[in-house]
Amino acid sequence: MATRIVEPEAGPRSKRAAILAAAVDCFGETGFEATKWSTVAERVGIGQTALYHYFESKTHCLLTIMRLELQRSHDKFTEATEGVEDPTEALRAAVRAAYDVSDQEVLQMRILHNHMDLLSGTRKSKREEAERVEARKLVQLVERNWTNLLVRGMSMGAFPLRDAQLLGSGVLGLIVSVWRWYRPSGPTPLSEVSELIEGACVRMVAT
Amino acid sequence: MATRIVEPEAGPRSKRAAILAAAVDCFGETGFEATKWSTVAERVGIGQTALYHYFESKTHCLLTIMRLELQRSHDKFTEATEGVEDPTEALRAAVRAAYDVSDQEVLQMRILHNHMDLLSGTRKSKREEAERVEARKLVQLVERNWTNLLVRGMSMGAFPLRDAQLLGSGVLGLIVSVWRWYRPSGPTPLSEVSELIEGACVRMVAT
DNA sequence: AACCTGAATTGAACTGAACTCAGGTTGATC
DNA sequence: GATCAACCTGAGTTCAGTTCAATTCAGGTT
Repeated sequence: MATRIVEPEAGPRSKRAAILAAAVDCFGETGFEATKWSTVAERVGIGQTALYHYFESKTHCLLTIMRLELQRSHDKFTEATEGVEDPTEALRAAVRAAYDVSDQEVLQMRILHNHMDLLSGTRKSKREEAERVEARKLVQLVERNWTNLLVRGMSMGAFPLRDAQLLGSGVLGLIVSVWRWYRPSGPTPLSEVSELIEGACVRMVAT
Repeated sequence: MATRIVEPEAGPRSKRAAILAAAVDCFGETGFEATKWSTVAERVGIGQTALYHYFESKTHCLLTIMRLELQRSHDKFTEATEGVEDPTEALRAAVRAAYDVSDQEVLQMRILHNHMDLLSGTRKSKREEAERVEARKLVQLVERNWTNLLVRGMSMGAFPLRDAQLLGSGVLGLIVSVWRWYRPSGPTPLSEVSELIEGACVRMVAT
């Protein structure tokens, strides 16, 4: 049912990965609107028009980055929580997993959450729309992950009963709000953020 | 010290307010990038170029909307909390105030938080940069409002001691994360959201 | 009433970045 | 070493945002 998009298998001299990496850097540092599509081409070392061999548009590239990051987040959540039966421990593990990211992934998170609104409206071109739909599915999956975690905790009596959906999006909102301001070069280390948010989440859902 | 920008005093036939209102509708519903500047002009009933009599650019208009919304938020916070000496009650009042908004203000919130990243980098044109700087100042003011509330609660023994700045941006992040998904036409009434988040915030900062 | 001023407006032209097109190059494979 | 798809390019198109010179309009002055 989770129809994962087939990644175009990379021909040996494909620059797709290099383009994605360069785009993540540019979009993450400078912002999507502010970075010229041609700058990404330059950084990869190809002409601007070559980009269109790999991506239908600048936006198609952005949506691809977003989908990949969502896939990663979802996988990480699953990996971190599976087999942890105590709900509170599962919640803690999920939060820690959310902040166990590389600098590159921080950028991807920033890009993702700065352009969530793109996922609302339908896109005109085929491949853009495919990525958008897939990304939306993943968003819902991630939301369900968190909601289910809370539902399980509530039914097991570990968390008091509340609107799990609403509380879930609250927890998720709290966690991702960090990507708005966090900078690897900033004064606050991510480990500190992780600890504080972990505690906050636990208190939020507990008594 | 808080150098509030002097609103250009409205000549009797100024369309500035009408443009702002139309822009909030368009930017809020369709998204800033997706709405054509000329559409805003149409909705107001003037030619596109007339817009430039009031705003230096499409972005200048956006930044103005953002600043106005920040000013409103700040005022509302102050009004809701001043004179409330019990920290928990002040926190509750602040959260309730944050969600005591009209449908128009929901749109403005959405616009504001979808384009926070604009406030990071400097702008080229004068008036855009003026709005940006002012908006940034207001963001810091709002953050300080929440941090101070927590600091006061901690020093009074109402909240356990924690990194107030980090926790403050957490609380704020949780509160504004709602504007990402909330729709007045949606299934969840804002009052319900307000209650759940109010409780969550209190638990987050308390024991 | 004739005149003046500045705010408000406009149509036509400009700009620049995203994108298209019609072909050319490369290199893995047979 | 011929083939063919993957890969790439320069020249040109498009289109939304923007500029500009010129015009209208409303309210006040003489």
